[in-house]
Amino acid sequence: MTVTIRDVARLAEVSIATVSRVLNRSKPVSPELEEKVMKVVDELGFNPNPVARTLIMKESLLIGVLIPDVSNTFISMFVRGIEEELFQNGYTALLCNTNSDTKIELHYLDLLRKKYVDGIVLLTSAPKPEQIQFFKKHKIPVIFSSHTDKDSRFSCINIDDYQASYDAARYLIGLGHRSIAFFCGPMEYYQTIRRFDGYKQALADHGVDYRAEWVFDKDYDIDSGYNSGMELFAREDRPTAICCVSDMVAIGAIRAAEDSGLGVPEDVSIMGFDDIPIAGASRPRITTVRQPVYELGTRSAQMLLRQIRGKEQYKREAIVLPHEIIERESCRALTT
Amino acid sequence: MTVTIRDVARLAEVSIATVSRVLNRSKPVSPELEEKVMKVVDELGFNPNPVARTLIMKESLLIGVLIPDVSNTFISMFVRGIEEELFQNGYTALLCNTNSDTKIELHYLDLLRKKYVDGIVLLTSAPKPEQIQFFKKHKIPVIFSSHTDKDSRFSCINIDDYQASYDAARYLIGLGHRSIAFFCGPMEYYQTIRRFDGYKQALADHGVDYRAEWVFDKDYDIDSGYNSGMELFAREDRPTAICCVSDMVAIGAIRAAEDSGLGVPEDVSIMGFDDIPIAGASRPRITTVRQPVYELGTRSAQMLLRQIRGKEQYKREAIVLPHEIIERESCRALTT
DNA sequence: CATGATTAGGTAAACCTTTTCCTGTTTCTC
DNA sequence: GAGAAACAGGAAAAGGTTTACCTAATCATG
Repeated sequence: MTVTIRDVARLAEVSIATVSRVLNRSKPVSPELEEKVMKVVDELGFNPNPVARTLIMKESLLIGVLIPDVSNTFISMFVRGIEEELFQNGYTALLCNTNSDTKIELHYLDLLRKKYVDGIVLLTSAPKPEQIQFFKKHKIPVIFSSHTDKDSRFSCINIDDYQASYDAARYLIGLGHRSIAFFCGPMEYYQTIRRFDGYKQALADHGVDYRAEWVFDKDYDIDSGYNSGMELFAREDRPTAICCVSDMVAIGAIRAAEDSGLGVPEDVSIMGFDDIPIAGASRPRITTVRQPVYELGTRSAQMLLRQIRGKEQYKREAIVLPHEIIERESCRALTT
Repeated sequence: MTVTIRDVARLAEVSIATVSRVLNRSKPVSPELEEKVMKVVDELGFNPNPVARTLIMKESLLIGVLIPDVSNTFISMFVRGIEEELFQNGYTALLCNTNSDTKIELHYLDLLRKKYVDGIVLLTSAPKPEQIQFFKKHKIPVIFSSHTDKDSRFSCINIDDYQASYDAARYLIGLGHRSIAFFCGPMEYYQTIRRFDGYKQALADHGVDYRAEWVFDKDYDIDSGYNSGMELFAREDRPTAICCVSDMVAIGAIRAAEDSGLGVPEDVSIMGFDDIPIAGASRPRITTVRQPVYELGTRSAQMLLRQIRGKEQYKREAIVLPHEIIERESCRALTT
């Protein structure tokens, strides 16, 4: 049925070793034999069985991609970046949605290892001891894409969440805002914490009061933004601006503002985060902190590939990609 | 380093065949030996190497997922549905972005086959002869999720694009609109054609004029909707409503309307398609045709799994999931 | 009690490669 | 021209499993 190296060897009247050598250029073969082999290879349309290859070489051309949830636009753009780069290099992505559940993450990690994936890109809510443990034990190349694990031995890539959030808050302060709420994600998330810290520091550095009752830690999606917004806008004492942890949250918050009879940015300025495509097309266009998410993906893959190819002499890399404030329409200057 | 079946056999003082039998229950083994084997398995934490297993059994617990582009929200939700179902059943998804490029599709198809994937979910812009050829040649279980290939032998799942588009147009007609534009995708896409046909038929059935200059075939994204909108709204002769081929196109079109000084739905009614989360949160909330996309994903996976397990006696299935018009704010009744 | 059927468990082939090790020939060097 | 070195190419092992095939023992049946 399927044509094997054996068939090629037989028809080309050489040993299977020679066929393998021709195909992999692993050892010189005389021009005559090489030609003979290649002719038969072409005729039969022979392709080495990658599974057999994996078994012996312990490399699968497979990369595990662990993410909380592809259906999140930000993440799916990230994945797209990874996949693009992998495809260019002959690798394929094994997609694993974890919901940031440690149990599932570990389950997948183990599965990936057994499938001999050549490397793993890990996007997780927080660095977890079990994961660190796993990668210390099994020397599988890995890129952490969620957090800068400063004292860790593993490579990582991300933006400076702290600074980005700091910049967002400072931007609002620069616009004259002195009462700024923060719609963030769950506090167990590393990113949430970093961004929260940046926000608080920006307030502190500029003499703006921090108010705990203006911090809402729900999730990164539209509904969370909406619910936080409805809750906040129902109060007498409202801030003039809101820093959101994602564009989706911002969209929900804007929606809530409208449903509460408030205009954006006239009555409240709302700041997003991520800069997903919708941010530039929604009404109002969302002022946001842009993350180079696609590039985050491609670069992750590049780093991982470097690590896989470099093997022993590969040195840990920690890359921080620049963020950028994109001024649009959802935030206005306060003219008091 | 890694513990193999050989190690287990040696420590349990049985043959490797017996170990395999205990683990796979492929042949009865006496209780004493079974216990002995299981004890060693637990002690060593032995896990059969799935690659070796794949090589011999020609099954990998891997499913290829071919899609145009994950970063499209609709698609990423679909993928999520698939992955969820696969995970429940111990399978993992191999993600392949094709950009609907036949070359890349074929490349991936061949790659997946060589990796012994147990099945493939195929989301493509149109059924292509090369694909049909491929699946006729290699008997790999497959679910076509893009089109109802009526006379084909392959299973498929989707909504009724024709009817859905028909219903959308009719809905607008029911609202009193008599001049309805159509913002669709490339005409090589099967879905585009189906929906275009539905739109035209609805017009015809209700005595509404069809105007070729009101059909814009660009793409499924925001920019396409925006560009089509800007082009259309610049004209003197404008329709009172637009049927869009996706919510993203609708968002772009709404944006264009605003940038052209037109209100939605006061001046133009704009209808979406898909009902992605953003549709219910944007301004105005988008009236749209809901596709049960997540379910499309889970059901695809279920069908595929059935096919994989059923093997020979599996019968082709063609499932059509219901669509639904979700009335929101972007379309208004015309009171003449 | 003898014969045939059933059963547990072992041996080794098979899956399809890559690569080590070996052999026989050619080339180089003094 | 002899010995060493270099080289091409083949045989076979290795990678880790499953399973076909075989053997020996147990069981049932007439």
